[in-house]
Amino acid sequence: MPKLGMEPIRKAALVQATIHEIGRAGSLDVTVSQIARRAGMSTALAHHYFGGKEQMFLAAMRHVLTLYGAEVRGALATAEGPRGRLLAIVRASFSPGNFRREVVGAWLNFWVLARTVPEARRLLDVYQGRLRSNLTHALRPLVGTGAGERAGALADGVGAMIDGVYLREALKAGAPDGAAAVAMVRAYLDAELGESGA
Amino acid sequence: MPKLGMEPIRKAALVQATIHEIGRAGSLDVTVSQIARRAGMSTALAHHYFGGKEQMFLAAMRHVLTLYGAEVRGALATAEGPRGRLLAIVRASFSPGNFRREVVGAWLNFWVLARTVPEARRLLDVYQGRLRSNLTHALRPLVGTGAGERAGALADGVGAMIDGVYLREALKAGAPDGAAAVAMVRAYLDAELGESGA
DNA sequence: TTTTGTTGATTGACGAGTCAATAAACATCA
DNA sequence: TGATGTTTATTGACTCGTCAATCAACAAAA
Repeated sequence: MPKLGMEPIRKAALVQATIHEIGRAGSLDVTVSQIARRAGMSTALAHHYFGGKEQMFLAAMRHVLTLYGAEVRGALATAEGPRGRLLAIVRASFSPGNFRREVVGAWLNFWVLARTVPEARRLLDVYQGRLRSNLTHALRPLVGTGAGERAGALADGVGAMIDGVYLREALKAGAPDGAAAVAMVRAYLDAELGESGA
Repeated sequence: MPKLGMEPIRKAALVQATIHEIGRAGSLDVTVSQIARRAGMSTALAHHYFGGKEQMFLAAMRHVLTLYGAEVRGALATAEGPRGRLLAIVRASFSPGNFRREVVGAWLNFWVLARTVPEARRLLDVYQGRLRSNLTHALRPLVGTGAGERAGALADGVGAMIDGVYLREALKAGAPDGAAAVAMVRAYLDAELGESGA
């Protein structure tokens, strides 16, 4: 039954399965065999396409980051004004998709992994860099005409706040509340920028 | 050579060793045998005293939280005024001890664990509850005489900010900078409360 | 002689990664 | 067109290692 051109299909299936299994287990303690079974193939095939477990994890992380990046870009595209762009980034960060079990599991374990696996750290740096750049860009017109430093420093603050709020919302018992998360970051922004604008 | 009263000594050694090994591995992927070896005893003895691996982890987490709690309490004891107490809590949260490799490892993996192990979640709730209570208490005199809600909401914000800043500082390449972390939270507080007082 | 401390050896299970083998699609050329 | 060779897809079975947990046995203190 070997149809040709299976590679991308199988890889995609394995990425999906990896994310799903991480969410189910809550940790990276997931066997290749579990992943392969969920993706509907043998472990040997999984190894054939990815070469090893770690590379499956990394591909899964890359996928999560890609989705997130697309979400932010989409929200940014229709946002109006600097404040609108700021809000768009925050909203995208707390979208329902980011609070799905599997995605939360991916993020938490991603942080753990980033401490020891260089490629994971690289991915994390890319994510943080992009976020910082987006935030700085949106903030620049909003901070006083004073020092140029301020937008960057504020972006760091907002970035940390986003991570912190996400962490807490993701860990708390019960369903996560994206709107509350947005409100929390928004309050921070209002305090720092004054409440002019929408 | 069986001396009596070994139990507390061995347990303490195992807790230390567990924390250390988690830091070394960067994850919970640590074998009982590694822990036991570092603690200078056989795996069988480790099992004898703790019954299983998970219980060693939990004891280790409990220990980390105990140290942190003591640090906060100590800092609070000598703090002056509401603003001083606030700062004391923040400083304790970013003390050098909390940025040691092992402790960072413990926290990161603790968050992962809290999603699936009830006892870990309980511990996390205790930590967050205590932090919130401490912050609320220190904030109450500082927020306007208006609604009583505000101190609690602000405490949540500060709590999230602390977690977020800690996460980023812990994950970034290079040595973590506790002072910068404190400054970041302080800026948030200043924005929310106005900059009166020390 | 009962309790406490201690370990070497063992068990039973599981998991990552490899390999040899099979089968279908495709390519080439006589 | 048919024969032959090549690449891609796919798996079952296996290797080699590891690990948590248990047990039987020994030592010393009370």
